[in-house]
Amino acid sequence: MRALRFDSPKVAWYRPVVPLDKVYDPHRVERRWYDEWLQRDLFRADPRDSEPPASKPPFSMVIPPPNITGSLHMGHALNNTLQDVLCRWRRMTGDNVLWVPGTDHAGIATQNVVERQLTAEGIDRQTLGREAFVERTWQWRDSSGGTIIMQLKRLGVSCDWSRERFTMDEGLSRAVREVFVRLYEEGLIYRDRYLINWCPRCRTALSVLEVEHTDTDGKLYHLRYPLADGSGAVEVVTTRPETMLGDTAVAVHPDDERYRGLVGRTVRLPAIGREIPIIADEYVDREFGSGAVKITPAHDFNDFEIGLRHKLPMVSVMDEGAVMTAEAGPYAGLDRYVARERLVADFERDGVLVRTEPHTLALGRCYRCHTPVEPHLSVQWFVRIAPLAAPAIAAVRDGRTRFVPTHWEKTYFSWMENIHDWCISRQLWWGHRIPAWYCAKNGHTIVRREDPKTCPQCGDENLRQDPDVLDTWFSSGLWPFSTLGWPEKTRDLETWYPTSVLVTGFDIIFFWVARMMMMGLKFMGDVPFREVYIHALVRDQHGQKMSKSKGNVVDPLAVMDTYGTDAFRFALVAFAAMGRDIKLAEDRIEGYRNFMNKIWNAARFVMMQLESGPTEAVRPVEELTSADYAALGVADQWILARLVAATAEIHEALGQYRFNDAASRLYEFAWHEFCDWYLEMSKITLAGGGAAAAATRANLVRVLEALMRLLHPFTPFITEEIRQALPGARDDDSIVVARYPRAELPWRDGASTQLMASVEQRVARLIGVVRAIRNIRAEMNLPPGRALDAALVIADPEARASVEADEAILRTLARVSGLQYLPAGQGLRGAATALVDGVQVLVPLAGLVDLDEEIRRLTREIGKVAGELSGVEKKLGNPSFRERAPEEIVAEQEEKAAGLASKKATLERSLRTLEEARAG
RNA sequence: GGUCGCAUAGCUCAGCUGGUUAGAGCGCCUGCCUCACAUGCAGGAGGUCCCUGGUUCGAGUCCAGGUGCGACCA
Repeated sequence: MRALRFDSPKVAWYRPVVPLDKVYDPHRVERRWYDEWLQRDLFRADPRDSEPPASKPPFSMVIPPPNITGSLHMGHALNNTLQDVLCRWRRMTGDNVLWVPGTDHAGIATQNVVERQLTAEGIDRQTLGREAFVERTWQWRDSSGGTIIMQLKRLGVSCDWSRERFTMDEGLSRAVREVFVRLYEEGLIYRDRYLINWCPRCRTALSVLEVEHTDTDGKLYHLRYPLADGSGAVEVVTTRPETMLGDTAVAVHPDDERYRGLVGRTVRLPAIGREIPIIADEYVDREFGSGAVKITPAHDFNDFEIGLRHKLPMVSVMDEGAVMTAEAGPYAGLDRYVARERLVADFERDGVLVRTEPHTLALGRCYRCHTPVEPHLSVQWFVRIAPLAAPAIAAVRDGRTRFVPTHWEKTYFSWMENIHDWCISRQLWWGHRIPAWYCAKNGHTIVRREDPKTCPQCGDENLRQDPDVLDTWFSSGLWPFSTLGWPEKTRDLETWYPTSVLVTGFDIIFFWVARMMMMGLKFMGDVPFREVYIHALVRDQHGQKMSKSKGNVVDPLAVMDTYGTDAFRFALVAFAAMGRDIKLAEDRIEGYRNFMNKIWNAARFVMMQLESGPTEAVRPVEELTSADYAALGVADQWILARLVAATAEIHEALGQYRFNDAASRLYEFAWHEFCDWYLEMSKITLAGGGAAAAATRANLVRVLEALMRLLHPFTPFITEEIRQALPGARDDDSIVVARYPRAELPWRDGASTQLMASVEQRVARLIGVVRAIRNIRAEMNLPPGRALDAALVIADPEARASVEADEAILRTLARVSGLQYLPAGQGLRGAATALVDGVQVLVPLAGLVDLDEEIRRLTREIGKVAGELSGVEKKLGNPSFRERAPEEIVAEQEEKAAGLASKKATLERSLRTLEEARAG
């Protein structure tokens, strides 16, 4: 097959040679086109040589930054495909699109990775030292931290890579410091000794959010604490017996009759003999256990509150590695779980343990390493969150930021309204170092934008910087404006803040979305995004969350290898119904692989036609005139009308984030309307040759080209490949920056709109008749190769005229040779009958098949019609329906009833004819 | 324990503000290698829309209760 020639070969812009193989090979084109797009800088927002950005409406998004330790998983793939669809669509509709990519430094996760490497080399982090460790982590980031970015590129995302950011790069670090200092100066950041969640493995504080609670089987231990005066004992229950070493009180409910006399007395702690008071507090649940609870303020959050209320001492019995401290007396030096075993054994021996019972508890674990966390008393930095949360709640309440689907706003509110101060210090080395210094002499705290040399209060030079770093989410919270250059007043910020939409999963609404809202409002004075589109989570085919430990992870890269990126992307979009989980079904991805192949072959077909004769100059669909449209053949007119309809629906769907609707409309149009009907109809005109064929050849190209643009946001690679191969393609014209088809075409005046409507009706009727004949052929087991004779009865003259005009199409697609038109009311002896759209189709069966077959088929058909008719009649027979239903609904039903009745009558007449024929 | 979500064909799922006898893909059945495509073409079968009650002229769709599953929070 000869390749088509194109002009301007001077630019080395990959030129596809179509038609090619019968089977589309995605790998042949994907990587190459991505490189071409990058070389052309097509994703760059506001490129150097463009018109001023003010002339185009801004559209911006920031990518949810993946961890540098991560590799692409299904969640990323879905998230970024949806963002890319939006970006490519908006870019093609003419917006000034900015999509900011980047990664976050993932403090704990990254430090863990590097520490594991060091351990493997036999190096200890402490011996290496902080500076060398951080240096080493940067090295790791430079060599391995870009993996996920490469993988995103493989997905085809159209981010502006010239603006790629990293949470630890210089600009973003400056933003972090600025925010910290300003919040500190306003009293919104403070440092205090407090009970926080602690991961003994990562040896760092965690925020409330970074603790995952999982139901775990445990035991409830009933312990007997003797009264100090020896007059009896109090029974308490606990799930963590080792914490009893830090008990500083026993609490009962003030109204609990059982313990009334005991409040104010003391018990003696078993094992260590400390005397602690019995106090009364309303927090105690009388129903739970014995109604008396041990209070361990340094190891339990509720107890901590009680401890503060009652000014109890706080005794820490575990250190940073969850090893028992000197306070634990004889148990000092033991791991927390070893200590538990020992204590329980000792209690059993000493009669302290009354009994144990099985108990399910929500055990908190570190979200990074899944080690059970331990509440730990320590000095940490906190953000006073309530003053920040209030405006963030208000902004969603009054619609300045809108969640899609709306019901996620409830989730957002419920968290924001019960928010706790945010512990932001982490005992790590990898991250933004807290900009606070302590003066060694007088203990002053200095919080500064620039590293101080001396203490401004006492002039002392001996300053020590706080060793901790900030929570990674602290920097992620600034992402929508720090990436645009804040705290500088940049043109990017001015142009693109607030961003248009944030696309993300619901699992990080608290972690990230809420914090960006608070920070954006605080520091930019406006919301960070106008809309938040929350998409579903990708699960496996059984609805289970994918996780490495379950081994049910499907690797998106493997999927792309098998089916191609375009098919994978299309599948993700088609799955992306709002507010639902996505169960990944592989056979559907295969189905969309087939779809890509279908499109490929449609393109091959179009290209092949171009070799069979001259083609008119191909003007894109936008450049037709009303008169051009009127001059086209019926099939050409029809497919353009369908194109316009599909285009309108796709815009509508994308505008409402109904991605799956857009995808299925595209699928329907491309496969069933364009391929199944239009291409088949076009073959007839093409075979006729002459000017009509030339016009159709041009229209084939025209519609295919528009279809490529419609599809491009979803399947960027194949659409570029095909469109580049079409006649009229120019080297400097990438589909990436082509205009997206619009339903409001310049040539759509009154005349063409009316013509479109009538053509749609006309072809719908024609298709109905073809289908009816095919149905009869299949049901009667008539050989598909043999042409049939058929007769049509069409009462309406206009309908008859249109069918006659399109007779050639009908004959070819239905394989009909002899065709006659009979006057109304006249039947044929021994013919199969179907009724469609006012057309009675008769296929003489005499000599072809057993008439009984058709009698059975017809009887079935009559049964169906009768059933439907009786339903409608029942409705119409109901007086209150006529009274209360809107007029147009009643009229509709009446019309329907009439239609069904006449259909039924006609079919019954045919049946009688058949029966007579059979009788002889 | 609290909050939210889900239940539709054998499977995976659509079905927006209530109004044709509920749709798609895959699978299944029948027939076709028809000159773009067998990753295809044509045709077909298949559903008590979880249960009960209510609102309504009319409910897969709205409301209440129940059952089952899931998620989040405590």
